[in-house]
Amino acid sequence: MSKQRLIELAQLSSVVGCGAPLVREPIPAEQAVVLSRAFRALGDPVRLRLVSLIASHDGGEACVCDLTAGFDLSGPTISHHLKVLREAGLITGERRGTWVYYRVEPAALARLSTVLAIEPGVRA
Amino acid sequence: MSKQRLIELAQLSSVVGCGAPLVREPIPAEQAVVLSRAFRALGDPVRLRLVSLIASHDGGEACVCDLTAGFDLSGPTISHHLKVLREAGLITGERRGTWVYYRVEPAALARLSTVLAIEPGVRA
DNA sequence: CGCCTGTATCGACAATTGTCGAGACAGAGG
DNA sequence: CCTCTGTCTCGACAATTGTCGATACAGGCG
Repeated sequence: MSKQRLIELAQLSSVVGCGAPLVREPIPAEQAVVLSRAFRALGDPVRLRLVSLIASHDGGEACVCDLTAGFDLSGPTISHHLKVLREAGLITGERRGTWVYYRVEPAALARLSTVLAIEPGVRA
Repeated sequence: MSKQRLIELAQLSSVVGCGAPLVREPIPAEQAVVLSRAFRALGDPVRLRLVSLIASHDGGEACVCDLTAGFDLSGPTISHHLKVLREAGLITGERRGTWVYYRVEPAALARLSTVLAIEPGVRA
């Protein structure tokens, strides 16, 4: 668990409190930096599928061996993408014995979902 | 209105129908490509702020002259970011006289928000 | 202990991206 | 018509990113 990841996690969660949708008011520049890091992490087809595979897997977690099977990519490349997602605060990894298991950070996904939400009523 | 943008818009709206959250089931590869293009467009602090500025502006639209003021970037650079957002299907631009006005595509934002939603409950 | 398997890191490379200045285009107004 | 202003396109550049093979690390098992 890298220090960098802890920083990212703290940053993402620090703005969970003021979770105004971006259609409500202009996002402050610092929040834009933190949020855009998470969106950029999702801005790759492989990483988006990785998050989906992990989140939808039985028990809410998946080991790397389950993930690499679905892609025509080398192990180091999958590992690299998992690292990007980790440092963006979107997933966490834990080693149990031989395998490493990943799960999503529900709060992070929820935060991003809220930011993009279109509130009903005010706008059309 | 470029042909490329029409393609992107069609792609994004084509998957609006099957808007399952990514925690529900693994995202098919083709959907991941389309969705990740939109997330990558949001994966830059400048573009995230641009979307927020446009969406939260009075009347739901903003002209480029309103947008450039908030950034320490050249005109061409802002124009480039707006083009990226346009081609991702997130905003649309319309020229009225001297100025070009941009507005967000609510359906596109809503689609992305749904994909990231955690709770399996019904959304409005 | 030594080996074998599963992940991660490192170093390198091509491809993509963010930024700018110069210049082109569109429309308003002389 | 010409000019001025607002926006976009083009070409160039440095920085970042996605990918790989080689290698290192971690843990189970002979």
